[in-house]
Amino acid sequence: MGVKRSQLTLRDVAREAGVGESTVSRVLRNHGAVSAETRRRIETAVARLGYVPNRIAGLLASEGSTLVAIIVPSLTNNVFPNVLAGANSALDAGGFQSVVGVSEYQIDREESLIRAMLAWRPAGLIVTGLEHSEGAIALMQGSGVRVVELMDLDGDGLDGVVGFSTHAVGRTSASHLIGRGYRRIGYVGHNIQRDARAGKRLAGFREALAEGGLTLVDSELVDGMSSIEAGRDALARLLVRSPALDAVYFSNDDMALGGYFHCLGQGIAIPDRLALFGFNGLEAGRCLPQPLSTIKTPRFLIGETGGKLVCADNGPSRVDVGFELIEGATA
Amino acid sequence: MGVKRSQLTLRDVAREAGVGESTVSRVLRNHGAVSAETRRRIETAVARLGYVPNRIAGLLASEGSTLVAIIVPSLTNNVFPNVLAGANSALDAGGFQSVVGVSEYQIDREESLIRAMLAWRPAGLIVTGLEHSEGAIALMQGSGVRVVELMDLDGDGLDGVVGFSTHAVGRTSASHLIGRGYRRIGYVGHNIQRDARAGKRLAGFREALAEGGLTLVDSELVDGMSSIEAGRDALARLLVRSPALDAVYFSNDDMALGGYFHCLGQGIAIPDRLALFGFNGLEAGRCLPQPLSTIKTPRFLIGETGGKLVCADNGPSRVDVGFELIEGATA
DNA sequence: TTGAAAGCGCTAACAG
DNA sequence: CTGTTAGCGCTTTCAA
Repeated sequence: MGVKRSQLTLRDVAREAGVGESTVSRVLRNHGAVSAETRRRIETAVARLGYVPNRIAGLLASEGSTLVAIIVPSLTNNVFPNVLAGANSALDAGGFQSVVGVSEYQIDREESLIRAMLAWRPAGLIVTGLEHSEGAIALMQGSGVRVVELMDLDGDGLDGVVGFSTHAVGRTSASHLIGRGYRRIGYVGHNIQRDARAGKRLAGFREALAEGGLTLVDSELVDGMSSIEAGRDALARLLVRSPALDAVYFSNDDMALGGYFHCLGQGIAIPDRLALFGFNGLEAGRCLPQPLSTIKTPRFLIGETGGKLVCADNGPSRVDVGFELIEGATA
Repeated sequence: MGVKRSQLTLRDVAREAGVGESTVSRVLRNHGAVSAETRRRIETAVARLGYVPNRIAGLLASEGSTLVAIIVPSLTNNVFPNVLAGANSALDAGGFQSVVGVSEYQIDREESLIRAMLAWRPAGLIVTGLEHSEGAIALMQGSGVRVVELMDLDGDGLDGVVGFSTHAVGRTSASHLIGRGYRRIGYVGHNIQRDARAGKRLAGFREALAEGGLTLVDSELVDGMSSIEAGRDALARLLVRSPALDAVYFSNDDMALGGYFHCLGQGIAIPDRLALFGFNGLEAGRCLPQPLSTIKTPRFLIGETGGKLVCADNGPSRVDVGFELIEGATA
């Protein structure tokens, strides 16, 4: 199915301007010498006809794609939109266009998205994280296109990698809480089977806790993906079970925001009675009456750097953009 | 590793399987009769070679696009991601693929996005709102593709339109506040030059206020687009100027959330000292200790219906999906 | 500076 | 059921 319509082609423009097709192509791509007079005639014809070039045909003929495929796991908070904005800015500058796919944190959906995107013969592929299905890895390696993996530095990349150490984020978070004197620490998180980076953060967190002679007192995991509501309800359940906790580490700011709202509603004093710590440094957390203590990630920069890497195309590279501890007022 | 191999083509698969190209094409598209044995051989060859079909070539040859271009103004809250999710769900079901562009609420950027998307010869075009530049309208009308405009019903559409009356949203919001006894009402909003629908809501709001014998006591407008921070700071400024306000209407939930946080930080009792009213019905507002009073919009449904309209392709249509008043606890 | 012609990889008749 | 053969609309030599 689809449209079946006769549309204007280069030939129509050429006829209208009384020149050959290749000449029209030259002025359209602004490439190759064309006399001022001829160019003017062609531009007039293009405008009069309202001709829009057919990129499909153009790409097929030139074998040189200006498409870059980007696959992100989600769009439900600002994290990946920020990354996309960064990537777009770099890609635009390099003359590339992006096509984005959303995997919903499903690894098999990622694979089928990669397959679908590769069918567009993109110049490059930007994916999220280092964990992929075997099939996806085979596809990416076999495709011959430049691949850039974003967000995580803990592991081996296929080609380009831009991010920060997810493990270190967890460690830094734990150290902060320990340094502040919290000892009875709990965790509220979402599905770490699907979100591998959340799992890595937790592992780093536990590791630093252990080095401080502590262990996680209790934790509450929700089945689905992170959300404010999930964080709120999960914290409520956790506190019923373990009312003596003095701090809770959340899998991200959405979850932490929910926890914050729970405390607000229940009159639980933050951070004296309970401290909260998140991850990402989103706007909402920053705007709370007590700014959320969290780790801020340079999301735009990650996308932008990834986009540049795809454009540059000079060998494998690994860029650590780091992250920043936001002290906030909740921990 | 990293060596760019020449891309496989149908011909390679055909040779490998010992059949003709068109037969391979038939099994790949699952269209036309092919013997089980031949199909098996071809599938084996495809798998062994790791062949990924070239959609560029496929589209050019079949002259029937399965692409649908979607242009949204923003991705910074959940509104448009929700719409996109709905659209994707309908488009997937209809065998279409979406390509999305973000206009950042800039009307000229929308036009250039439309031009760029049209170059992909999509089967349909889904845009946001009824306000477009003249150039954009000419492009869309001249393209011959099905166009669906989402979110707003107040005005004339080019072809398909799915949404609700933005004007009515404003009226309903005002009626609610009046009905609750609020009389000294202010407004906090973002740039309505760029966000035409926010302007229409405000117009409806003012209209209903006037019918109730009231006028807006004061209003605070920020230059840029809506954000939590902008809402927080703008409410602060508004209250300095007009401390006697008893209710504030916000241009959307993001702004209202900021206002809520401001009140929380300043110890301003909600709704007794000051009532707050938003627009959209986002998750964050729902999860506050006092759920935000707002208008909930059926965003997924709008996207989904728009997607179906593009697939169906049967004449202009106009679908009113309505909206819902959420009483909440802030007004 | 310009035009003619040969593809790009695939689909879609049309034969066989 | 399967192969052959034209294109799809553009880019890109190669001559002129």
